[in-house]
Amino acid sequence: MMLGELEKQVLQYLWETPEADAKQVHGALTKHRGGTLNTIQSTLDRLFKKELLTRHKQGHAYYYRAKIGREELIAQLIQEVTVDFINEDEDSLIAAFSSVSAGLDDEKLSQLEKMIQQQRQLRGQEIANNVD
Amino acid sequence: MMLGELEKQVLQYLWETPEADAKQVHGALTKHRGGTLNTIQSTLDRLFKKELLTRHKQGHAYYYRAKIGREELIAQLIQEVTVDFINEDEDSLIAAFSSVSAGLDDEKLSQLEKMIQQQRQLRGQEIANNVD
DNA sequence: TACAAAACCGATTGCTCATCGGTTTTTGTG
DNA sequence: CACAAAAACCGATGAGCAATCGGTTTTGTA
Repeated sequence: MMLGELEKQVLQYLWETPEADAKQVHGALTKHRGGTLNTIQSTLDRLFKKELLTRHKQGHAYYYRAKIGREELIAQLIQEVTVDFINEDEDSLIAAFSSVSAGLDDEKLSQLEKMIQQQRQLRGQEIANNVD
Repeated sequence: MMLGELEKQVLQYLWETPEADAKQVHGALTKHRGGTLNTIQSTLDRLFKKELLTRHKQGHAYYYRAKIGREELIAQLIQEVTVDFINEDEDSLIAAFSSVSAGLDDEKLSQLEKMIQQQRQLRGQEIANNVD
């Protein structure tokens, strides 16, 4: 999933705004960067074809919505970018997390721990004390 | 850091093999896929220019080494692919980890926890019990 | 129905990866 | 030293994708 700069910005906008048409997106993004409405339309269409947005026609215009959330997309991108370097042992994923976490401060580490606990609860049961 | 298919394969090879010249890499990779020695040379050179490999001349040939490890690279790629979606609050990185970890089994979660503990020790001191 | 707004389509530009051919440089050896 | 072989080096090509724009068709509504 290759995402261009404009595509990312449009995506960001549609995470803040539940629904919007091309004109609205154009109005919001053109503040910081040039570009015509057509460009935004193409970008929305590309995003739609990539299944990152849904859309429905209301009157004459398409109204777009983000199909997947920010975290979901990030997770997907991480998977894609790492999958080629991982065979069957996911340990390098763990190690990769480790490397990334080296850039996190202590609070973030704690959050990470909490998150893991939650993960466990969400699906888990009997692993309470077999951590060898 | 955009990495092509061949580049990834060459990188993988150089993680298994400490050092190799173009001919060696070519010999190893051409088993599964065509391509001339020239292509491998270009690829090695591109990888070198991307600072993913080091090289030194020995006799007439360059000998290449991976400059960064697999995990390091994965971490870097993750950073790159996520940075555009993260403002100053890294919480979405945490959330992204959460999403990814949803695909991990309990052992992996435990490993993740251990890894965090180690991270803490590696740099840490006074966070023993200030977790709010 | 006529008009205005939007969708749609095609072309262009710019970038990167993979690949190859041809030229220059290096090197080992007779 | 001269020469042949091997490798590096350079440039070109083709493919794929993002961004952008112009022009044409479709469509909703007054």
